[in-house]
Amino acid sequence: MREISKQFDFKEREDAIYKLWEGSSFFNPDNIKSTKKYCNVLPPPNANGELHLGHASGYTVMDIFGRFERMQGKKVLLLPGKDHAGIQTQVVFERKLKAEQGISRHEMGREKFYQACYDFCMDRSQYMRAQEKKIGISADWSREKFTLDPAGLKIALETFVQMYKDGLVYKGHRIINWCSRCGTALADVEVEHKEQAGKLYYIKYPVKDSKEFLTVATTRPETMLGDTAVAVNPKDKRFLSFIGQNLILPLQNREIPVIADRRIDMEFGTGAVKITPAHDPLDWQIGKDHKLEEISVIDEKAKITANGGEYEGFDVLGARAKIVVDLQTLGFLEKEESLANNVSVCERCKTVIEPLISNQWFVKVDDEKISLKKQALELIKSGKVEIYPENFKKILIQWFSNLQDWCISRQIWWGPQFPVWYREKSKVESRKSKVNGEQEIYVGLEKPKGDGWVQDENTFDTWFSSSQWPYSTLGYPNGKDAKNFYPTDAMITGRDLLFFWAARMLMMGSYRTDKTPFKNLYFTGLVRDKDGQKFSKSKGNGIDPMDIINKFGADALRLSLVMDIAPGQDSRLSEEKIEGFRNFVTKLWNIFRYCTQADENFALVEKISKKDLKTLSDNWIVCELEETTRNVTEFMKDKNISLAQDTLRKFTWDSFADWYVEIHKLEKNTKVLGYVLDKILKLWHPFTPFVTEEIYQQMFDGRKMLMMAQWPKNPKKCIDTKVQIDFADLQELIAKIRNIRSSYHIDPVNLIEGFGKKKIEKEIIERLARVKIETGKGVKAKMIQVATRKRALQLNIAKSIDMEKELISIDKEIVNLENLIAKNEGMLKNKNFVAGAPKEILEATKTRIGEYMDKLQIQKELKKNLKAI
RNA sequence: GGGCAAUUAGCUCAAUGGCUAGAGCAUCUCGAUUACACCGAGAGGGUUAUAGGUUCGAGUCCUAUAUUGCCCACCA
Repeated sequence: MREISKQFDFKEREDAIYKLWEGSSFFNPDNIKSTKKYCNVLPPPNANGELHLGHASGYTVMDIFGRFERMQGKKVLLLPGKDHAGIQTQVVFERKLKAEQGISRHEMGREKFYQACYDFCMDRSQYMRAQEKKIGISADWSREKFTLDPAGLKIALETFVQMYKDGLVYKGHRIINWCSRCGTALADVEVEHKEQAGKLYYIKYPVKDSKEFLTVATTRPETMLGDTAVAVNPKDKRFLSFIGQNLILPLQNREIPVIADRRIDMEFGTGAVKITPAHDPLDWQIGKDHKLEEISVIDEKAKITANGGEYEGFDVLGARAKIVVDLQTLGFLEKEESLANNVSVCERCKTVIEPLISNQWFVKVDDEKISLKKQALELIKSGKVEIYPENFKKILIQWFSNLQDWCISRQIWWGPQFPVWYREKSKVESRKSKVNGEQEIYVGLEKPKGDGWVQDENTFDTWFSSSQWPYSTLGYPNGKDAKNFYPTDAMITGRDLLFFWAARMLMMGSYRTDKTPFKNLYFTGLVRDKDGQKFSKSKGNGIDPMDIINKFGADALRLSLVMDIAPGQDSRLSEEKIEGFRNFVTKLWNIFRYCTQADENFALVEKISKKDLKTLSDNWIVCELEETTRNVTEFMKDKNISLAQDTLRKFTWDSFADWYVEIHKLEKNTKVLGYVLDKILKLWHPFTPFVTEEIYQQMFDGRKMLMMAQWPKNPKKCIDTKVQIDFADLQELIAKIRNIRSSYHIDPVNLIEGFGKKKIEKEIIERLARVKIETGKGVKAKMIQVATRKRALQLNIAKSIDMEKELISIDKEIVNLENLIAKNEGMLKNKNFVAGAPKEILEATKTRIGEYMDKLQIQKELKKNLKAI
């Protein structure tokens, strides 16, 4: 007999098992013979750090579905990759440069910086790849991609060129979000809003040729340097006489008009708003509509420009302080009020955003001819993409409906440059080139022929390329993978990337390929700590998934990340929880250990026939197995991992380990044991691939691989209700005896002698309830009766019975049953119920009443007998 | 300001409109039993946030309310 340790030695075995899978080459779908396919292009993590629990959680879900589909006999492609993650990587790498070499990127120079950043990403990718393997993900590493790989990048840039031709991208002088630290424009979605205690300043603007003032309220007095109007609501009676008059802008001594605009809130501040078109998004809109001048007074370093007169060179906060003092000195400051207001900050570095006017590239999301947002909405509304959880549909629909043009140009160095070239108009003219003001512009993948062309220095928003990930990785349109696997089957991503990524993949996929990029869109929630806090480095509450794997094993980690969890809902993770799942893995291991020790001929059994089922227990466990298989398969198809696992766990631990295995010690039907374990291993494999594969390897001495085994067939007609009811009756009897044992504190040495009726599973009851049964008849003194619908015993317990206690408990049960019967009979008396309820429910109700009646009868008899003693 | 969720046992969470609302952890009691003490047996613990409604039937659907969390937004 082989020696098997008491626990699965995951530390020793996980890497070896992974190598076995990898070496089998079945991660690569080309090596699987099948006509059915499943493809999940995995979301690329940012290649600038390490894996965190969020990644681990997503990967676990992806791998569970991937393995499930592979066991359905499909060619499964899980395509891994990494994202260059533009701004984030640049921020991380700049910090690293500063810390390690004490230099800035400017000191390094653009080209050198780019190369160093690239090397850094490659290094991190390698590290992260090793971590991904630790989690057990069955991805095809031979196809691994990086967003800057030339082939994929070419596809992404082609899309840009095509969009340019279609008029869906344009370069425009518009107000954008500017991060002065990163030195780049940002998309709206990359801006975070934080509530902050601020001040509202009331400033008096004198009316020209008058002694009157118009008071405006602002949180940013420094922007007044660029004011070109004051606006009031046309319905606001207080200001009717001011409209059309001119004001003298304090400090700048410029004349500015009072204009009327519906968008002004009469309730807020004084009802009069200073308009700074160059530094506020709404003001910019109003400025456009009223054809106001745009005066930039804040530059890209967040300093006051020459337009700011004597304040030139001050930073924003410095200028604000000085302006407030100056206004006060000159008597223009009416008052200050405290105010909680929203401050916009850079999503990546948390620097305050300066809205300013800049020349940037934009994606037109709602063009008349080709509306990207309408196309995406169509995918969602038509159900071409199924969304899990379903309510995220609503969120997406609402977001798309309000979507503004998307700024895609960044002034950072790390990322692909725009495929756009300019040259002075005076030089040679080309037919292909469009003339744009003083410059010629050429948009195309290659630098045009001729001299003097200079490439646009802008780099792409990282989401521009990653939003094309599902097809750029597959070599769209002509690549073999694109033809085989596109549209992909699944996209599984964190709900925090809903807008950044998921929404944009729908837009870009629909535009470029005319298809949905994926048929199913599944969101995971955030993993939080046991107190519900977000994991973060600054809080120091981070859990490294690798530490967990070392301590509890990858299977335990996987279970703890997906069990008891609903899609899109945040979840909490604690060590205690993981420990619980580690215990389950040990349980699974020990079931295997028992099997091999119980019978030296033990083997996993693929199929059995009815003849092999000898006893009630055999029939019952196979019945349960079939029901479990059917339910688990259905749950998996519904993408309900949590319920699938819950169902499986109940079957494995409660039904199989606690009942069937115990009974097997007596009945020894090893064939059934081998049959059920075989199925348990297969059903668990997607969730806990390591331990199940290890058991399978040991059972087959390496001749077969569980990863490639067939998922157990979903039986059509699988439930034998009679068997299930009968076994449940036996369980009930045993439970009742156990209950008595517990309440009378009967020592296990002091077995209860029971006098049983015939046809009772004597040995099973003796073993599981720890009683000694003598078949006989007659009720003796001190006897207590236990009975179920089908079985009855009299127990001759050593201690005297607490009559009162027994009677109370029986009476309680009688009342309970009577209530239930009354309730169910009430239902049957209700004409509406009889007319309205489906047949099965009606039948079930009737059956239930019968059961309750039987039980009631038993209780009444017990009571009678008890009193007779 | 708008939207989305959540609210179920001490804690973390399940539950297809239909069986006496279930698990795990924690608590209490018992147990060295020829797989597992990372185990087994038993027990206690619930007005499913509140108030209405729809329905033969509601934890589940609808409407309010409360609390919490998240997202979006141009309150200067």
